[in-house]
Amino acid sequence: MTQYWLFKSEPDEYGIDDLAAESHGIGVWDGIRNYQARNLLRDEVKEGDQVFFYHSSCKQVGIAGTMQVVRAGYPDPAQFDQSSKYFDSKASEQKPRWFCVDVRFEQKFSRVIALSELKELAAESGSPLSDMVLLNQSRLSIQPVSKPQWNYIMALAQQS
DNA sequence: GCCAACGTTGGC
DNA sequence: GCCAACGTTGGC
Repeated sequence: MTQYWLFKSEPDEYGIDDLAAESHGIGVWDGIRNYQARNLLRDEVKEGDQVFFYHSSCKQVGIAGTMQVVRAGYPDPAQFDQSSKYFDSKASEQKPRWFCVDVRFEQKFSRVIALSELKELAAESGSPLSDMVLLNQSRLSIQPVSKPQWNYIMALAQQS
């Protein structure tokens, strides 16, 4: 069963255009160093799942497009790489601490669905966005999206 | 650059 | 296990 997620990234570091420019549009979603997010990557995110690409800490904060998970959780190689800023001396190949997934670019929306717009829509009565994790636990960088939320936002992205 | 919210660390 | 201090995230 397909599940839905929202992954955050700072576009100055790695934005949706960077993913689209990768070979076959496939990139590694690594560098996640938060236990709650790690647990989701390790245990819950599955191949075939659909993901919103969210741009944080930038001019246009919001959802920029979609991607698909093409490889489920595996140990993040960066934790073993001494030259990486994501190196973790307490992690070992036998006992990896951090996990990553592979994703494939799917589509870039014709406009960024702004966080402010999502907040406004969430305030409407009966909105499927009212309990969206993004609006209630905003710091989590890997977060679940419900199917109604996914469909609602996809419909929003189709209108110009 | 500010600051609120929240996660992590470490002494006890 | 509590909690103060500190660090990070992320919107504005």
